[in-house]
Amino acid sequence: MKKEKLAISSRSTGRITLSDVAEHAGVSPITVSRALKNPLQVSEKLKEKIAISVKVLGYIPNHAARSLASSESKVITVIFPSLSNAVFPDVLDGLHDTLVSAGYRILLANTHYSSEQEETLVKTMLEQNPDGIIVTGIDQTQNTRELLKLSNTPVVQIMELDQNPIDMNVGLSHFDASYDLTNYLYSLGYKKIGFIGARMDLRSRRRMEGYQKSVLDQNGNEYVLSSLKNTSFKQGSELFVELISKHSDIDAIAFSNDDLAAGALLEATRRGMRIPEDIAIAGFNDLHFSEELIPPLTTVSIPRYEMGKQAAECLLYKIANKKQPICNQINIGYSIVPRQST
Amino acid sequence: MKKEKLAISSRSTGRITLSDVAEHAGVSPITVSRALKNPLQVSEKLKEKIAISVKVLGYIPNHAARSLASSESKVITVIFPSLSNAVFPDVLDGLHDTLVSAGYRILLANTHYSSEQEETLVKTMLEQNPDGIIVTGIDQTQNTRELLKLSNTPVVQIMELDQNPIDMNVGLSHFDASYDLTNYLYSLGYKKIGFIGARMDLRSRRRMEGYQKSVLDQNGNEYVLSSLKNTSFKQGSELFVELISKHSDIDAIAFSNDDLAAGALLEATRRGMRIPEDIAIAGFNDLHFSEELIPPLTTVSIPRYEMGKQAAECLLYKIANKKQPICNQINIGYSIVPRQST
DNA sequence: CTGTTAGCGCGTTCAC
DNA sequence: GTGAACGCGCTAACAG
Repeated sequence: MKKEKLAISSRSTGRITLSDVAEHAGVSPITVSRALKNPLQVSEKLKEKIAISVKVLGYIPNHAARSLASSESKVITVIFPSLSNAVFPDVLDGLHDTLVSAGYRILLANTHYSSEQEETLVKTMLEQNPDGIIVTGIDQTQNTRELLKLSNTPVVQIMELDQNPIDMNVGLSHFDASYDLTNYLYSLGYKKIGFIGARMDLRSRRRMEGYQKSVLDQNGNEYVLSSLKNTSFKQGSELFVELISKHSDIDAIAFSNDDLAAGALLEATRRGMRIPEDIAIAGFNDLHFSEELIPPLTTVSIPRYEMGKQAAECLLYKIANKKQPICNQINIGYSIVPRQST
Repeated sequence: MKKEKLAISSRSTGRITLSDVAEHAGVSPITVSRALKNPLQVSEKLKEKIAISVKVLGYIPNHAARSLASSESKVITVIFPSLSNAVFPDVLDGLHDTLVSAGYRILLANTHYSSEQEETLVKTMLEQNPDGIIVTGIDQTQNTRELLKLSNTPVVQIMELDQNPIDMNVGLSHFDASYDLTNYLYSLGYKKIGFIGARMDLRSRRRMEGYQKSVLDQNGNEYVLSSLKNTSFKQGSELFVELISKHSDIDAIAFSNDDLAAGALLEATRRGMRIPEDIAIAGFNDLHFSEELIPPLTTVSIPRYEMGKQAAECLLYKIANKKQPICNQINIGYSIVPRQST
């Protein structure tokens, strides 16, 4: 076990390097490099020798050096507003599964729903020289958009559809989805339909606008209540109480999110209201629990895992084929899920 | 706008480098480096000049180069089993907030509850030369443990308490928590207490064992049902039906997770059973919705965000003070939350 | 407070 | 199929 023979350089980290492996195997460093990255270019004999040396020495490639020499980082940056919102973990799963099996790593950051934090994060993340970037939504600051464009890194905006994408875009129209849902409620015979939203990020606002458009189309009245707090069961229950005490004749409510809807549904039950006879309730996102509520919740389903997967695939395709992206924009769609709460 | 004057080297990536900034500002590269990293060592005059050049040229530091030269990556690797389980996003938030404000980035990976995948991921992640590593649980393979130890990187195992931690450890005893909860149920007068678990990772198993110990202490009978599927409302409802049809005289059930408990609670309600009169239900984790259920769910609360935060702080401390860690092991504790479902 | 020198570990380029 | 030389962009070490 000859070891500590180096210490010649004051800067050496002591970690086993490619050269150490090369020396051990009696070949040149570049051969080791090739054995690891382009095995076809190296003879079987040497590959075996090298494989043994790698094992014996416990060699671990240094990613920074590789990245510096090849200007490929094998890192994809993913920027989400938050993970508490159950929507994102599912999207992330889709991204993760696709990217990891293609040999990429995910650098994750949360903006906490702040465009300013997003800008800072994008700046920091760009230092990593990521091979690709995923950002959430389409309301990046002008600065962020420019940074991203100048960086020349493939970018996918997810969740929404951008009229003028930074680069690539995989999402759906939250306006249309909510418009359709509200129309569906009208078609069921409800007359006074309310809307309750929380957090009111751009996607929630679009959902509200879709609702408003539908109300307008039907010559109905708007009953809107929104809060800037995060969505939660509790928040849904509170807003629900507030809205029905103001407008006791409302017969249906669309919520910007299943969390809110579920909270309201439980609150209504607690108060002895019958659903949907006394009040109909609809959500958005089709979270895992929504089908299990009593009664099961009418909502809008969006293909979250699939969206992550497709976004990852777009990125991988563009990385591989520097030229044309396979997609500029993918509308991943949505579907209204009618259940017994309406 | 003098620009394209380089192109001397065939390998240049075209990105603005430190040297470009130095030249533009009329100083040496190292001064720019210092202006950015150790501003105190540089005079105000030069700092201003440099700041301007950075802006004008749109300089973005190259992280790989920095990391290679300084052997500091400013990257923390976080390895979770999954994010679908609502427990982890909260822990991740605690980690994220603490680490990002300290200038670190998070490289995230999911094992999908597989120790083999974990081993592969740890290997890959080690290539990044992370400044620290967070892993979930204590059931790493022997290989993983050795890799981690050899890497000489600060490691924190979270969620559970390890008798013999790899390095540092922030968690709690799931056995004790479940034992206490079951004792609490007995103290309420329930006689035939069942346990339902899903996924049955090590933490779920410990919870089951805590339950079993309590049953033994009370000379009671065990009524255990478990499945390897993931936890969900639906899974909870299914297992619940299975258990009560086998043992119709059970008067209380402890679940390994709030998701399962909530599903069962809803199923019981659907069947017209009164909770807790006909059947008492208790969960684990105190997820956000648990308090809002009808009736509110008795459960065990664990400080998830706090656990993430403390794990991050341990890591940061050890990174800063190469010697002694501030903590070897932190028991973050838990608390029984009595509500109306029992 | 500022600069010079050298090298972090690997992969590209070009030669054999 | 294999190797030598050099450079990727930055900072540690040591001047001055």
